[in-house]
Amino acid sequence: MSRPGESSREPDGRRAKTALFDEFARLAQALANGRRLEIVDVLANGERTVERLAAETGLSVANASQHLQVLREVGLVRRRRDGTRIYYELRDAEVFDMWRNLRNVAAQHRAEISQLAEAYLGARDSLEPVTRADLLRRLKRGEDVVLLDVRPTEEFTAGHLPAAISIPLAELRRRLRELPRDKEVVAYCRGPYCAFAHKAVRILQQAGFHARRLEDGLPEWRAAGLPVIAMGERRS
Amino acid sequence: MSRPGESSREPDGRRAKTALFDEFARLAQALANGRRLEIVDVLANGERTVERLAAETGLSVANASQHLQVLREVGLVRRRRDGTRIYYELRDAEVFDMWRNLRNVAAQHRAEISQLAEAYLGARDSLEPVTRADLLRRLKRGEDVVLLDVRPTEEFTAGHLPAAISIPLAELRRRLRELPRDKEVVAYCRGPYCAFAHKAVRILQQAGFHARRLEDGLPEWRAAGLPVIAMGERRS
DNA sequence: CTAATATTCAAGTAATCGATTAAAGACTTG
DNA sequence: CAAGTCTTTAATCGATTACTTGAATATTAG
Repeated sequence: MSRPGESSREPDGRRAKTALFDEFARLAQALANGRRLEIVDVLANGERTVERLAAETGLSVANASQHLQVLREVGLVRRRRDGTRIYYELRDAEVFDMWRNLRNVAAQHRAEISQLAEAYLGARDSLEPVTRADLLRRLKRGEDVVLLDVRPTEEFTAGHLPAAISIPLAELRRRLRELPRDKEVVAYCRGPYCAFAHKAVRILQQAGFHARRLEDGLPEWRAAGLPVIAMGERRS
Repeated sequence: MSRPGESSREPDGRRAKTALFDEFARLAQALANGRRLEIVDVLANGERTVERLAAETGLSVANASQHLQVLREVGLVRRRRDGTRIYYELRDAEVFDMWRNLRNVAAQHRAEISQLAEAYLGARDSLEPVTRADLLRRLKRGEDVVLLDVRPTEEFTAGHLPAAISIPLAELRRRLRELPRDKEVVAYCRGPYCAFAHKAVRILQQAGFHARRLEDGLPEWRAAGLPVIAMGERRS
């Protein structure tokens, strides 16, 4: 039935199985690069043009584009054209799940990760972050909490937590007076490995505010099926 | 603050972020090999010795061992020693989730996968497979269904669906008389990319039985939190 | 046509990867 | 402790692949 040279049983089955699993491996291969994972992490917050993506990740435009092609070939991202720009976004929610899954497994089992995370995000939180469940409970009870979105304005516009106010991290220092000193301020950003909220909490605490960080960011909130508010998008 | 040669803002932050995401990428890298994914897929069904794993995947023992070290270094598997053998198993349920997530995303977005899956598992199912929900509904109603586990006996012993009977695929042809002809036979094995159940259904249908395949296997059943029956394990 | 944005190409460097073989380790048993 | 079983490690080879950069090319808008 199969070619005569093969000695083991099921030679064709073996070959077919190998090909199939190699194909699965191609998907993992596309994720097996730190720069591409950074791109995925940014895209989890919404679509981006190549240029912006390049700026946010510190890559050259050409380089970012190449990485995007790798992600696109395996179906992790898709794109749409708008005039001369091209916007990329994650293919669907499952792609984000996969990234979250990957980083959770990594964080749980690898000491290196927590060290590197600490090096990047700053010393271990002086205060425990607020969990999503916590926050929901407190909001429902009507407790005095101010939710602060410290991401760039565009991202806030594209989608934010209900009742959140927007002060991009870069403007935080000079807009401190907009925040109340008698309530707790809960800051959030793009996710657990985004530095914005960490930095914001440090600034606020130094300025004497009662501030904490939400344990993770907008993408996780959305993935949990919680409501997200978007304002009229897609500037001309 | 940071070294003088760096021109861009946040030079240390960049470096730290790069290191962090590179570390995440190492985990994906460990999954980016077809042979290692085959190993993960087998281990999802329970622990295995190196020798057995090698036999089941068609690798040399040394080669299998090397792949296992790669998986172990990133924390995807762990091992225990029993006398002269070493048993490997997946670190925890999240690892299996990740593998399932990976293969789902791959299957959804890549035409290559379905072609290769068909080449390996045989022509597209003549009958739709039975879903887990379907099966549960029918069992609850007390409908006449025979659940057939076609994996090797050891795996059945280590854990199987409630009320399932065990006939390893290799013995199926000569044990056909143990199966009833007036009930539907639902066969299952290690998962959606395991060929056993596909082959079993083909054998049974040819022999005139009313047979279908469960859409996925024991690991998915267990991951769904459904009950699994284990018989006194760990032979001396 | 020009400007703006994105992709592709070519090139170079480096690095990695995977399989095999043989030797070494670890443990058990007699 | 010597022999036997199972597993890991080291060395090697071949080949391939991966990533970045800079220049050239597409694509679209105006």
